[in-house]
Amino acid sequence: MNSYTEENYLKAIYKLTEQSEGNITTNAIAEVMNTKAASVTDMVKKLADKKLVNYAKYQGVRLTKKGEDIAIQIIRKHRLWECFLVNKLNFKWDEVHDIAEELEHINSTTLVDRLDEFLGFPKFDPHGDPIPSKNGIFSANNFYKLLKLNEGDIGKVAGVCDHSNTFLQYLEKQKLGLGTSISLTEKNEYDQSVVITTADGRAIFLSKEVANNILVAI
Amino acid sequence: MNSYTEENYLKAIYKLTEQSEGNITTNAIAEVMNTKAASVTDMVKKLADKKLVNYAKYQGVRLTKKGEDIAIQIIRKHRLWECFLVNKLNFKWDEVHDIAEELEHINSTTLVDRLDEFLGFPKFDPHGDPIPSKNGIFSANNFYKLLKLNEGDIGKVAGVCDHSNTFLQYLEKQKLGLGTSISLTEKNEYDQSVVITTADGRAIFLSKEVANNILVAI
DNA sequence: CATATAATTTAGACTAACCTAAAATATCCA
DNA sequence: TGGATATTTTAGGTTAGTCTAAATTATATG
Repeated sequence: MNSYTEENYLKAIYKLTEQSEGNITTNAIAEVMNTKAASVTDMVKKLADKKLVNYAKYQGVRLTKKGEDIAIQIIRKHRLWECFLVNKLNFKWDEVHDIAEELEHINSTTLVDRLDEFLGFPKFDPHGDPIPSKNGIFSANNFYKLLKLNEGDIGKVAGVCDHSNTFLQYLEKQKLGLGTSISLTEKNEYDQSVVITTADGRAIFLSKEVANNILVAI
Repeated sequence: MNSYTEENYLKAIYKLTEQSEGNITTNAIAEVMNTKAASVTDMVKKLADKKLVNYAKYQGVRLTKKGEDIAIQIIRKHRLWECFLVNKLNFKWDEVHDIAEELEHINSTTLVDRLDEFLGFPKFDPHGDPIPSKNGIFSANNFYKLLKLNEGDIGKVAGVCDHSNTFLQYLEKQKLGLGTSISLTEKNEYDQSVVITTADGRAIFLSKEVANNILVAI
């Protein structure tokens, strides 16, 4: 059994691994965990003792298979609970992260599997992130950054890259929720801003920054 | 904000208060918390500093209004989660306690209230225990111990006094779940055992110990 | 009512997870 | 390639919650 804190470190290391090549540095972990590098060193040693990470002094860490499996199961729980909160309890997509952060540590395989079934085995969470299956497999998707699409392309909003509340609330205000059908009507070379049109005919201007954080299924 | 551990102490003290008169002793708390008396003394001092209990050395403790309110909210969460697990995720009534013990510490008033609504504002949990409302009010019930009923009385199984898995599983085996209609057909003076008859005509023999732990709504 | 026993508290120590400051190592660049 | 700088680790300390053993207070009984 791993502590709440150990689980959070594993999850953090997993997410850093997704974003960068090579070993994960102590400072990078300290940053996302909101602690100091010295604390990370302590914890990393403990995780190494438990064979959850490979660690050599000054070389950073990498999750072992065992550590990765645990991290994936935590992500599975987090995303399933987010589905529950949004689909069953009518939370908005910008309200669920902190609660799911707590719920993800509830310890019962049966609970997770029953929840999965209750929700109809969803493949993606309310932000479009894939939900790993019971045995840790992520569904493939065909999502592309809105910024990379060409004029005339059509699709549906399928996910976000930035999960911050301010970004999610901005999309909400523009009525760009998951599943919204859009077409790319205009690309501005100069600042890379775009204009999209929704199914109900609204034209929406989006900056490069925004377009880069919206994923579209085409 | 109170820690997970502080919440468990408050809940333990609340439950002991339900069962006994006067102040709650250090040893009694140590027993239900599975710790030593010395640890309880430390925690009780902390809770007293936070004005959650009244405490005087060697005199035991009593919850303040503030402490009691927190305890009741934890019980509310515990029982609502038990309803969720049984009614929505098809857990059996003997499988939910440990999971609810974790879920009860999830910190979000909105979550609890939305869950309450999602479940249809249940008044009793899967063991027949009353669920306090948002403002801490418990529903009254008209439940009587099966042992105290008279021959010919009819009613429905509405709750249990013993919440142990062995007891719940025993009732399960006898197909005496919550809501089962029964009539008391025979009382044996000698050993206080009883015979009840279910709606579908099964006669079930129950010892004094069992009859004393079954609550019936008449 | 005095003393034996039981309950409670204090004292001092442990672990997990964190911290700061200092030491050790790695990296970068002139 | 040799400093300068940045990163990481070590050393030593803190807090929450626990423990054991000893000291204190309450209670019970002859």
